[in-house]
Amino acid sequence: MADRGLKDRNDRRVTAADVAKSAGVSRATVGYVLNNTPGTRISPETRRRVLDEATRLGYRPSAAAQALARGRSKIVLVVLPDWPLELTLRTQLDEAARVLDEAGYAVIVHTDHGSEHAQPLWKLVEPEVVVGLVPFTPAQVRSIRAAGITRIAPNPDLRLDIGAIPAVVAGAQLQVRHLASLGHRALAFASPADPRLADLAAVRRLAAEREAVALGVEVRDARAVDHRDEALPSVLHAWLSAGITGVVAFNDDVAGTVVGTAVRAKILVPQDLAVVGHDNTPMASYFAPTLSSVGIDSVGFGRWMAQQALNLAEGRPSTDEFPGPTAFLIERESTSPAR
Amino acid sequence: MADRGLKDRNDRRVTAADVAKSAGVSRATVGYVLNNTPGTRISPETRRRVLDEATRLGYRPSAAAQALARGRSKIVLVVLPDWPLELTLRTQLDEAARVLDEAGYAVIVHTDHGSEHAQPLWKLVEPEVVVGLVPFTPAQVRSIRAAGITRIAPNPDLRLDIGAIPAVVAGAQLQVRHLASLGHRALAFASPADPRLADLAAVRRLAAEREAVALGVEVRDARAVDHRDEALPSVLHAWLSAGITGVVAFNDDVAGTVVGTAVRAKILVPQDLAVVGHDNTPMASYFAPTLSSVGIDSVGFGRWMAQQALNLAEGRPSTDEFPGPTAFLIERESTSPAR
DNA sequence: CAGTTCTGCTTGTGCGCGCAACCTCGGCAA
DNA sequence: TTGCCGAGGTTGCGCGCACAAGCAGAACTG
Repeated sequence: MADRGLKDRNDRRVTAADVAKSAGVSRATVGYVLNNTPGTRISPETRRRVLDEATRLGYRPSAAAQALARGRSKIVLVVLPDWPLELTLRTQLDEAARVLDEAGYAVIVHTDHGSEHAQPLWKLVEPEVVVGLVPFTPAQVRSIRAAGITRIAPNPDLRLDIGAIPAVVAGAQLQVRHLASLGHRALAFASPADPRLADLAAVRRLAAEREAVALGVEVRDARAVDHRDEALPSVLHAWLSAGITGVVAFNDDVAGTVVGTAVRAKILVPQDLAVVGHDNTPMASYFAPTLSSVGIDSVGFGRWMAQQALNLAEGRPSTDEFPGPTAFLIERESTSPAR
Repeated sequence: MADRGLKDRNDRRVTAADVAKSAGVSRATVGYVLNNTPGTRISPETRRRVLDEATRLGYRPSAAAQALARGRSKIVLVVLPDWPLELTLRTQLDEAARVLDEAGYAVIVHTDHGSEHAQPLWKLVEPEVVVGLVPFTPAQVRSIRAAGITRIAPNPDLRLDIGAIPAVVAGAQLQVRHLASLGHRALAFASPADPRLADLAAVRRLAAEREAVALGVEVRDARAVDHRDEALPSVLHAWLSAGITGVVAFNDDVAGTVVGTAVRAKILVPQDLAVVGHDNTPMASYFAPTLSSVGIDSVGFGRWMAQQALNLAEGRPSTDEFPGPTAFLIERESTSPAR
């Protein structure tokens, strides 16, 4: 009757054996009942007795023992790059977690800060699948493989280039296309100051430059902009002098920095300088002027990611293809046709 | 010599027994060497042989088996409320993870979305400690306890009120104090539209109202502001008509929404309406006008959180007190003395 | 030289569970 | 009566490790 029932009088945990003894059956029967093991035949009456006894005693299976005996853990580890978490990413993760959760997998999200003192997480939790939001570095792949995990996404054998992932670069292409279609011929690319984003920014920048070449426009400058940088106004003026009329911003935060600085420096947006952001954050729609931006179907990507993980976990064949580009441009006040 | 060495020819994992056999010692010796078990005396020569053999075979201990045998897992589970992750929170987590990592604990961060299909994470990974960034609900406490975890922070027995946590409400108090000290007598409280933040916003609002009473000023209105809401401009005008001259915003995002809308509606900020944000995001300093905001010492809080978790994990006594308020107000363009 | 202590190991057991293989017993056809 | 079958279980082993207890031999002790 003890309401706790959580612990034996000896402070030992309640095991399946305890339940078995208490229900007058064998340990195996308890396992069969509790796991609904297919291919076993247990009479309804026994089944009920076991279940009753289990709840009465407050039985809870040991995750460690289960993992050990089963050799699997029903965990999917999602590894994040060390980026400041944007809403887009967060939305994507939430959706992925939801889908995997429904399939009975627990999702552990983990940011790899590189310098781990403790064990890498994949050693500690023995996940069935490790999913990277960005392709793993060879060192990471080695470490994960060394932990005995073979199910890794994206497939490391493809030696995938991050610049080939639509979700990563489609936005930048769209940004350039948008400005080009408005008649802007000379552009600048604005990166964030946060060094953690430098690599990603470089990839997007490259994609933007490639797209510019394809469209016959020019990216005349690319640099990191920091809202704390006193020299930022002169950078903007230098852009104008260089004939630059459009700015491709890494994200809305950067776009806001540029636009905010411009407004303060009496540079007209979009008349003098058109700026397009990325991620379509809420801020883009309340900033003054409102910011044109690229929206990403993060829910869709999250779902796709979860599907990849599930395929891997259950040993199904999975396409190595990425879903089609599902980025779209939202035009607002910060961009207009070039004069 | 097999460079893989990861798997036996039979595809079985390499166990401590394999290493033992290969090194010509017993299984226990291998364990003692690899764990540096105190109180055991192994000759340097044997030690080296074991280590060599272990690396040669690519031995990796099974986390599940270790957890099972040891009865502990060296994992700290941090449970997040279901909030959109702000930079502040993220900074706090990163710091906490860093500290715990250094102590040899792996940190798993987990967002509790409520409707879990899979097992709650605390059942799946059997962490030693579960830390909530916000006090757990009774239901959560029950669930965690039911999973056999006794080390929980914040201490659930205190039945702690979230409104009593300095980190949560100190900012709101500071905001009110700031506006009051500038001579604003009638204020409005602006909450975010995201329903996930409703509870937290309510707590902050209450704290603001209490502080207002204490300072002899009045919070005349409190409502959620949504940047997609067409009626927002008229809300602001209504505020002005009601004599409201200062706005306490839940966070910088909300502050930006208010300020952006005001600017668009030809309401002067800060002359007609002073607005103070919360979190001191980068945006606050590039918005036009720049936003006064409350900064939180998130690194300090993260460190404190980690310390609490460590105390709990290692069974040390831990103070139930919170660290003193370490919020500070950054004054920028969006606030000025009342006329 | 018997007795004691210390060193450097080894053997054995238990952690809690999953699952293959095996048992028992009643029903039923030959 | 024997033989077979299927329902409803049970016994036993293995997962990989930690750790208590034991044990041989060397090194001291008196």
